[in-house]
Amino acid sequence: MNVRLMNSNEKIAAVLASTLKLIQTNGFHGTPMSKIAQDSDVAIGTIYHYFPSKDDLIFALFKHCRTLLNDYIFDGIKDDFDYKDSFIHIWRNFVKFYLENGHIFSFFEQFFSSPYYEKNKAEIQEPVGGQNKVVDFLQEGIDRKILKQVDVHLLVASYIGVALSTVHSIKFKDLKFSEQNVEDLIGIIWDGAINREKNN
Amino acid sequence: MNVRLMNSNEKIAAVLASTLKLIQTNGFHGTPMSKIAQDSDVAIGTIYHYFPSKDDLIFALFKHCRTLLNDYIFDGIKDDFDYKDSFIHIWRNFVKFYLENGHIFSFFEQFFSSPYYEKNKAEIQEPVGGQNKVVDFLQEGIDRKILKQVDVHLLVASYIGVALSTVHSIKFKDLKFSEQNVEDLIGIIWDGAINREKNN
DNA sequence: TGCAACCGAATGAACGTTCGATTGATGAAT
DNA sequence: ATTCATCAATCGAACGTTCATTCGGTTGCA
Repeated sequence: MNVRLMNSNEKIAAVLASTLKLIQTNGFHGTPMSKIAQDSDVAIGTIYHYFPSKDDLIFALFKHCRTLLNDYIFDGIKDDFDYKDSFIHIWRNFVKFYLENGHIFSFFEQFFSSPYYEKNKAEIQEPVGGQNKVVDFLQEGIDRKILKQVDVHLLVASYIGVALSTVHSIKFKDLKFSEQNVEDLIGIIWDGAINREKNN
Repeated sequence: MNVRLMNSNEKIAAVLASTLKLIQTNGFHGTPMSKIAQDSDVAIGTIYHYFPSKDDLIFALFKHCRTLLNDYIFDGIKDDFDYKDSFIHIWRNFVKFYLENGHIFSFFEQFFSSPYYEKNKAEIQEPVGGQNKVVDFLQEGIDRKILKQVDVHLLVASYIGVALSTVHSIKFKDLKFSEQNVEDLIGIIWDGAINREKNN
């Protein structure tokens, strides 16, 4: 796919937007190319002009959404934030992003649990991806002895796992979204993550 | 579906087993009835004799797997366990179950992120399901002031979210499965969950 | 004039489901 | 003891639909 065209062309944007929208409601395989064409007002032939196959379209959509997420979660980190402030800010952004972009959350949930993801894992894991920025951030906390002295991937799993599970619960009505609840959750993951030898 | 027949008939068991197996590799929609019939050595017509549709088959498989999970995670809880022991034991069982039954984990991930789940949510949420046993167990910890005084669903989201995220990471090789890592993870979620006013 | 962008009817494969036929076990009737 | 009727269990070819993809053609810019 030609990235320049994808960005400059409204048709491509419309196709991606429609695909995202339709997948939330109808799922991966309940979203035929014909409906994408119809919803986006772009002819099937034109879609195939830009995306060699439906898989390529899904893949491009994934990369597009991942970029949005990565740009979002590290946004607004001030230089004068101490580590804990950043820890909280990033986590909050993470949850906020998914709540504000429910269609992306749905898409990611489906994408990551599909065998499609498993097949393309190698290509998906970027050397400088957003997930890795989270890894780097948490590793910094470990190195500075602020966080527990454990394998960073355990902290990543906890940090992200709680966020995803929270969004899922909110989406499916187990959980009410309120400022109090978000603060309580942050209390839970912060207390879990910090190095209790060094902090209160 | 007739439960008595499902349990007594080897064909039904074979169909469910094949479906589970094929879904892990090929996914929900990459598993046609024809392949299930072929793999399980049961004729398509016979499958439709027991399951009115493919959706019903998937649904029955879901209920079957959920029963297996629920039976597993609360197994081995001794009466002389104190609350923390039980908290850890159940969490450990949760992770162990999914690691030992990777095909069920795959199936659940796909099932819960599919629009299919969203459609049937009402029917899926049992009054006395296993997820609710976890809710009850964590609520007990709140009532006894052992856990944080927060909405129980926040603790459920954390408890389960970390477990799922952990299994996912192990499955996709970010994380090595070792006793040390499991102990560190338990440290993280326990520290996160406990009421720090009352505990050390 | 050339070439990329664009179009959508047509194609062929794959899928969920149906249905008419066959088997075999059960038990009532003779 | 034998026959027969019944019906659930079994089977898989066939049906109709849906879908991803193709392709021959048109448009419009450079």
